[in-house]
Amino acid sequence: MELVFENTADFQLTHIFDCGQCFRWNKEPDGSYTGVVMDKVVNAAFFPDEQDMYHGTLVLDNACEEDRFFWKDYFDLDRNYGAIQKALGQKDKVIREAMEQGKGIRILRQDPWETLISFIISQNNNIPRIKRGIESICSNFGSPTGIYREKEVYGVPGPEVLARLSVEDLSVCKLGYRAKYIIHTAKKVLEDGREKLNSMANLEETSFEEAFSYLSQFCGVGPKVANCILLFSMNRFSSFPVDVWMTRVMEELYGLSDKEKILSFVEERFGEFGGIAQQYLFYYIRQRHGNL
DNA sequence: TTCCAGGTGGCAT
DNA sequence: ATGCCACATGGA
Repeated sequence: MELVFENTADFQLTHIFDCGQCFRWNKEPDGSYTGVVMDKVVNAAFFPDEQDMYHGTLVLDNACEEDRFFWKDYFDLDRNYGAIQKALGQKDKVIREAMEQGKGIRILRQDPWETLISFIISQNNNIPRIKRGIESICSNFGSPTGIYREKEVYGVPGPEVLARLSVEDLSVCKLGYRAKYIIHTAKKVLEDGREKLNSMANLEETSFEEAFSYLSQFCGVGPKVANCILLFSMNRFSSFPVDVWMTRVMEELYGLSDKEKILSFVEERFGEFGGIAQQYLFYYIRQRHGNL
Protein backbone atom coordinates (compact mmCIF):
# COMPACT_ATOMS: atom_id res chain seq x y z
CA MET A 1 0.00 0.00 0.00
CA GLU A 2 0.97 3.54 -0.61
CA LEU A 3 0.91 6.66 1.47
CA VAL A 4 0.66 9.91 -0.47
CA PHE A 5 1.59 13.41 0.65
CA GLU A 6 0.42 16.00 -1.80
CA ASN A 7 1.64 19.59 -1.92
CA THR A 8 4.91 18.75 -0.26
CA ALA A 9 7.11 21.85 -0.38
CA ASP A 10 10.86 22.52 -0.24
CA PHE A 11 11.63 18.86 -0.73
CA GLN A 12 14.37 16.98 -2.59
CA LEU A 13 15.07 13.32 -1.84
CA THR A 14 18.73 13.25 -2.84
CA HIS A 15 19.54 16.30 -0.77
CA ILE A 16 17.71 14.84 2.21
CA PHE A 17 19.29 11.40 2.11
CA ASP A 18 22.78 12.25 0.87
CA CYS A 19 23.59 15.02 3.31
CA GLY A 20 25.04 12.70 5.91
CA GLN A 21 22.26 12.78 8.48
CA CYS A 22 20.99 9.23 7.94
CA PHE A 23 22.62 5.97 6.95
CA ARG A 24 19.88 3.49 6.17
CA TRP A 25 18.43 4.95 2.95
CA ASN A 26 19.67 3.73 -0.40
CA LYS A 27 19.02 5.00 -3.88
CA GLU A 28 17.19 2.80 -6.35
CA PRO A 29 17.89 2.80 -10.10
CA ASP A 30 14.68 4.78 -10.69
CA GLY A 31 15.83 7.62 -8.42
CA SER A 32 13.60 6.70 -5.51
CA TYR A 33 15.05 5.69 -2.14
CA THR A 34 14.40 2.65 0.01
CA GLY A 35 15.01 2.93 3.72
CA VAL A 36 14.42 1.37 7.10
CA VAL A 37 13.00 3.49 9.89
CA MET A 38 11.98 2.01 13.24
CA ASP A 39 11.25 -1.47 11.85
CA LYS A 40 9.35 -0.03 8.90
CA VAL A 41 10.66 -0.46 5.36
CA VAL A 42 9.49 2.00 2.76
CA ASN A 43 10.33 3.28 -0.66
CA ALA A 44 10.13 7.03 -1.05
CA ALA A 45 9.50 8.56 -4.46
CA PHE A 46 8.96 12.22 -5.19
CA PHE A 47 7.00 13.58 -8.15
CA PRO A 48 7.72 17.28 -8.58
CA ASP A 49 5.43 19.84 -10.14
CA GLU A 50 6.36 21.13 -13.57
CA GLN A 51 6.88 24.69 -12.38
CA ASP A 52 8.81 23.93 -9.20
CA MET A 53 10.98 20.83 -8.83
CA TYR A 54 11.11 21.24 -5.06
CA HIS A 55 7.34 21.12 -4.73
CA GLY A 56 5.21 18.09 -5.48
CA THR A 57 3.90 14.75 -4.31
CA LEU A 58 5.73 12.42 -1.97
CA VAL A 59 4.74 8.78 -2.31
CA LEU A 60 5.77 6.22 0.28
CA ASP A 61 5.39 2.68 -0.91
CA ASN A 62 4.82 -0.04 1.71
CA ALA A 63 3.50 2.48 4.23
CA CYS A 64 -0.05 2.52 5.53
CA GLU A 65 -2.55 5.25 6.29
CA GLU A 66 -2.35 4.74 10.04
CA ASP A 67 1.33 5.69 9.91
CA ARG A 68 0.61 8.99 8.22
CA PHE A 69 1.50 11.02 11.29
CA PHE A 70 4.64 8.99 11.89
CA TRP A 71 5.99 9.74 8.42
CA LYS A 72 4.88 13.34 8.44
CA ASP A 73 6.81 13.73 11.65
CA TYR A 74 9.83 11.80 10.35
CA PHE A 75 10.14 14.01 7.26
CA ASP A 76 9.41 17.13 9.32
CA LEU A 77 6.69 18.05 6.83
CA ASP A 78 5.00 20.59 9.08
CA ARG A 79 8.03 22.83 9.25
CA ASN A 80 8.21 25.72 6.79
CA TYR A 81 11.65 25.32 5.27
CA GLY A 82 10.87 28.00 2.72
CA ALA A 83 10.63 30.53 5.52
CA ILE A 84 13.83 29.24 7.10
CA GLN A 85 15.65 29.50 3.76
CA LYS A 86 14.37 33.00 3.36
CA ALA A 87 15.59 33.98 6.82
CA LEU A 88 19.01 32.36 6.33
CA GLY A 89 19.30 33.88 2.88
CA GLN A 90 19.31 37.36 4.41
CA LYS A 91 22.53 36.54 6.26
CA ASP A 92 25.17 36.33 3.54
CA LYS A 93 26.12 35.22 0.04
CA VAL A 94 27.91 32.05 1.14
CA ILE A 95 24.86 30.53 2.77
CA ARG A 96 22.70 31.64 -0.15
CA GLU A 97 24.91 29.69 -2.55
CA ALA A 98 25.01 26.68 -0.25
CA MET A 99 21.21 26.72 -0.03
CA GLU A 100 20.93 26.94 -3.79
CA GLN A 101 22.98 23.73 -4.08
CA GLY A 102 21.24 21.88 -1.27
CA LYS A 103 17.74 23.20 -1.74
CA GLY A 104 15.16 20.74 -0.47
CA ILE A 105 17.19 19.44 2.47
CA ARG A 106 15.10 18.56 5.51
CA ILE A 107 16.21 17.48 8.93
CA LEU A 108 14.75 14.04 9.50
CA ARG A 109 13.38 13.34 12.97
CA GLN A 110 15.23 10.11 13.68
CA ASP A 111 15.19 7.66 16.54
CA PRO A 112 17.58 8.73 19.34
CA TRP A 113 18.96 5.24 19.97
CA GLU A 114 19.70 4.58 16.32
CA THR A 115 21.21 8.05 15.97
CA LEU A 116 23.32 7.54 19.07
CA ILE A 117 24.99 4.36 17.86
CA SER A 118 25.17 5.57 14.26
CA PHE A 119 27.16 8.64 15.18
CA ILE A 120 29.42 6.79 17.59
CA ILE A 121 30.37 4.71 14.57
CA SER A 122 30.79 7.86 12.48
CA GLN A 123 33.83 9.13 14.37
CA ASN A 124 37.05 9.18 12.33
CA ASN A 125 35.21 7.22 9.66
CA ASN A 126 33.74 7.81 6.21
CA ILE A 127 30.12 7.69 5.14
CA PRO A 128 30.19 4.50 3.01
CA ARG A 129 31.89 2.60 5.84
CA ILE A 130 29.49 4.03 8.43
CA LYS A 131 26.59 2.74 6.35
CA ARG A 132 28.17 -0.68 6.00
CA GLY A 133 28.88 -0.89 9.73
CA ILE A 134 25.31 -0.05 10.73
CA GLU A 135 23.88 -2.39 8.10
CA SER A 136 26.11 -5.15 9.42
CA ILE A 137 24.95 -4.60 13.01
CA CYS A 138 21.36 -4.86 11.83
CA SER A 139 21.75 -7.94 9.65
CA ASN A 140 23.84 -9.77 12.23
CA PHE A 141 22.04 -8.80 15.44
CA GLY A 142 18.77 -7.09 14.53
CA SER A 143 15.38 -8.72 14.11
CA PRO A 144 14.02 -9.36 10.65
CA THR A 145 11.15 -6.98 10.00
CA GLY A 146 9.99 -8.43 6.71
CA ILE A 147 10.88 -8.79 3.09
CA TYR A 148 10.72 -5.87 0.70
CA ARG A 149 11.54 -6.12 -3.01
CA GLU A 150 13.01 -9.58 -2.49
CA LYS A 151 15.33 -8.45 0.27
CA GLU A 152 15.19 -9.42 3.93
CA VAL A 153 15.21 -6.28 6.05
CA TYR A 154 16.46 -5.98 9.64
CA GLY A 155 15.80 -3.40 12.31
CA VAL A 156 18.42 -1.78 14.50
CA PRO A 157 18.98 -4.06 17.50
CA GLY A 158 17.97 -2.50 20.82
CA PRO A 159 20.31 -1.81 23.72
CA GLU A 160 19.25 -5.05 25.40
CA VAL A 161 20.68 -6.97 22.44
CA LEU A 162 23.90 -5.02 21.97
CA ALA A 163 24.63 -4.89 25.71
CA ARG A 164 25.00 -8.67 25.77
CA LEU A 165 27.57 -8.72 22.99
CA SER A 166 31.32 -8.96 23.39
CA VAL A 167 33.88 -7.12 21.31
CA GLU A 168 34.60 -10.43 19.56
CA ASP A 169 30.91 -10.87 18.73
CA LEU A 170 30.88 -7.44 17.13
CA SER A 171 34.11 -8.00 15.21
CA VAL A 172 32.12 -9.32 12.21
CA CYS A 173 30.78 -5.77 11.80
CA LYS A 174 34.27 -4.32 11.31
CA LEU A 175 33.63 -1.37 13.56
CA GLY A 176 37.23 -1.26 14.70
CA TYR A 177 37.95 0.33 18.07
CA ARG A 178 34.39 1.72 18.13
CA ALA A 179 32.94 -1.69 18.98
CA LYS A 180 33.72 -1.29 22.66
CA TYR A 181 32.08 2.14 22.69
CA ILE A 182 28.90 0.60 21.27
CA ILE A 183 28.81 -2.07 23.97
CA HIS A 184 29.51 0.43 26.76
CA THR A 185 26.80 2.70 25.45
CA ALA A 186 24.27 -0.11 25.06
CA LYS A 187 24.86 -1.10 28.69
CA LYS A 188 24.32 2.43 29.92
CA VAL A 189 21.15 2.93 27.88
CA LEU A 190 19.88 -0.37 29.21
CA GLU A 191 20.60 0.75 32.80
CA ASP A 192 19.13 4.23 32.43
CA GLY A 193 16.26 3.06 30.26
CA ARG A 194 15.60 3.96 26.67
CA GLU A 195 12.90 6.35 27.90
CA LYS A 196 15.55 8.46 29.58
CA LEU A 197 17.34 8.81 26.26
CA ASN A 198 14.08 9.59 24.46
CA SER A 199 13.16 12.20 27.04
CA MET A 200 16.17 14.25 25.94
CA ALA A 201 14.20 15.01 22.77
CA ASN A 202 11.43 16.63 24.79
CA LEU A 203 11.95 20.38 24.58
CA GLU A 204 9.67 21.18 27.52
CA GLU A 205 11.23 18.64 29.83
CA THR A 206 14.88 19.03 28.98
CA SER A 207 17.11 21.98 28.23
CA PHE A 208 19.73 21.93 25.51
CA GLU A 209 22.53 21.91 28.09
CA GLU A 210 20.94 19.07 30.04
CA ALA A 211 20.56 16.95 26.92
CA PHE A 212 24.08 17.78 25.77
CA SER A 213 25.68 16.82 29.05
CA TYR A 214 23.62 13.63 29.34
CA LEU A 215 24.73 12.52 25.87
CA SER A 216 28.32 13.43 26.65
CA GLN A 217 28.37 10.80 29.39
CA PHE A 218 28.28 8.00 26.84
CA CYS A 219 31.58 6.47 25.90
CA GLY A 220 32.39 7.49 22.34
CA VAL A 221 30.25 10.62 22.44
CA GLY A 222 32.15 13.89 22.35
CA PRO A 223 30.89 17.36 21.42
CA LYS A 224 30.63 16.63 17.70
CA VAL A 225 28.66 13.40 18.04
CA ALA A 226 26.46 14.87 20.78
CA ASN A 227 25.55 17.76 18.49
CA CYS A 228 24.67 15.35 15.68
CA ILE A 229 22.35 13.41 17.97
CA LEU A 230 20.76 16.63 19.24
CA LEU A 231 20.21 17.90 15.72
CA PHE A 232 19.12 14.71 13.98
CA SER A 233 16.98 13.11 16.65
CA MET A 234 16.22 15.61 19.40
CA ASN A 235 14.70 18.68 17.80
CA ARG A 236 17.64 20.93 18.60
CA PHE A 237 17.90 22.96 15.42
CA SER A 238 20.51 25.33 16.75
CA SER A 239 23.14 22.64 17.33
CA PHE A 240 26.03 22.90 14.92
CA PRO A 241 28.24 19.79 14.72
CA VAL A 242 31.81 20.72 13.79
CA ASP A 243 33.64 17.96 11.94
CA VAL A 244 36.54 17.98 9.47
CA TRP A 245 34.25 19.15 6.68
CA MET A 246 32.89 21.99 8.76
CA THR A 247 36.33 23.26 9.74
CA ARG A 248 37.18 23.06 6.05
CA VAL A 249 34.14 24.98 4.83
CA MET A 250 34.35 27.64 7.53
CA GLU A 251 38.03 28.18 6.74
CA GLU A 252 37.53 28.25 2.97
CA LEU A 253 34.39 30.35 2.81
CA TYR A 254 34.40 32.44 5.98
CA GLY A 255 38.10 32.52 6.86
CA LEU A 256 37.52 31.10 10.32
CA SER A 257 40.40 29.00 11.61
CA ASP A 258 39.58 27.46 14.96
CA LYS A 259 36.58 25.79 16.50
CA GLU A 260 35.87 28.47 19.11
CA LYS A 261 35.73 31.18 16.46
CA ILE A 262 33.46 29.01 14.32
CA LEU A 263 30.99 28.38 17.13
CA SER A 264 30.67 31.99 18.26
CA PHE A 265 30.37 33.15 14.65
CA VAL A 266 27.69 30.57 13.87
CA GLU A 267 25.65 31.41 16.94
CA GLU A 268 25.71 35.08 16.06
CA ARG A 269 25.10 34.57 12.34
CA PHE A 270 22.61 31.71 12.13
CA GLY A 271 21.12 31.54 15.64
CA GLU A 272 18.22 29.15 16.10
CA PHE A 273 18.72 27.63 12.63
CA GLY A 274 22.43 26.93 12.95
CA GLY A 275 21.90 23.21 12.45
CA ILE A 276 20.02 23.70 9.22
CA ALA A 277 22.69 26.08 7.96
CA GLN A 278 25.23 23.42 8.91
CA GLN A 279 23.48 20.86 6.73
CA TYR A 280 23.53 23.13 3.70
CA LEU A 281 27.18 23.92 4.26
CA PHE A 282 28.11 20.28 4.79
CA TYR A 283 26.43 19.24 1.56
CA TYR A 284 27.91 22.21 -0.28
CA ILE A 285 31.55 21.64 0.70
CA ARG A 286 31.40 17.92 0.06
CA GLN A 287 30.02 18.61 -3.37
CA ARG A 288 32.78 21.11 -4.06
CA HIS A 289 35.37 18.53 -3.10
CA GLY A 290 33.80 15.87 -5.28
CA ASN A 291 32.58 13.66 -2.46
CA LEU A 292 29.05 13.29 -3.72
C1' DT B 1 53.13 3.23 0.93
C1' DT B 2 50.84 6.87 3.07
C1' DC B 3 46.86 9.57 3.87
C1' DC B 4 42.20 10.16 5.11
C1' DA B 5 37.37 9.53 6.90
C1' DG B 6 30.76 13.57 9.97
C1' DG B 7 36.45 12.42 16.67
C1' DT B 8 37.18 10.72 21.12
C1' DG B 9 39.45 8.64 25.35
C1' DG B 10 43.39 8.56 27.96
C1' DC B 11 47.30 10.38 29.41
C1' DA B 12 50.92 13.94 30.29
C1' DT B 13 51.67 18.65 31.36
C1' DA C 1 42.09 23.25 31.44
C1' DT C 2 44.92 22.19 27.37
C1' DG C 3 47.80 19.43 23.99
C1' DC C 4 49.14 15.12 22.02
C1' DC C 5 48.30 10.68 20.12
C1' DA C 6 46.60 5.95 19.45
C1' DC C 7 42.85 3.95 17.64
C1' DA C 8 40.47 -0.24 13.39
C1' DT C 9 39.36 -0.41 8.78
C1' DG C 10 39.40 0.07 3.81
C1' DG C 11 39.45 3.11 -0.24
C1' DA C 12 42.21 6.41 -3.01
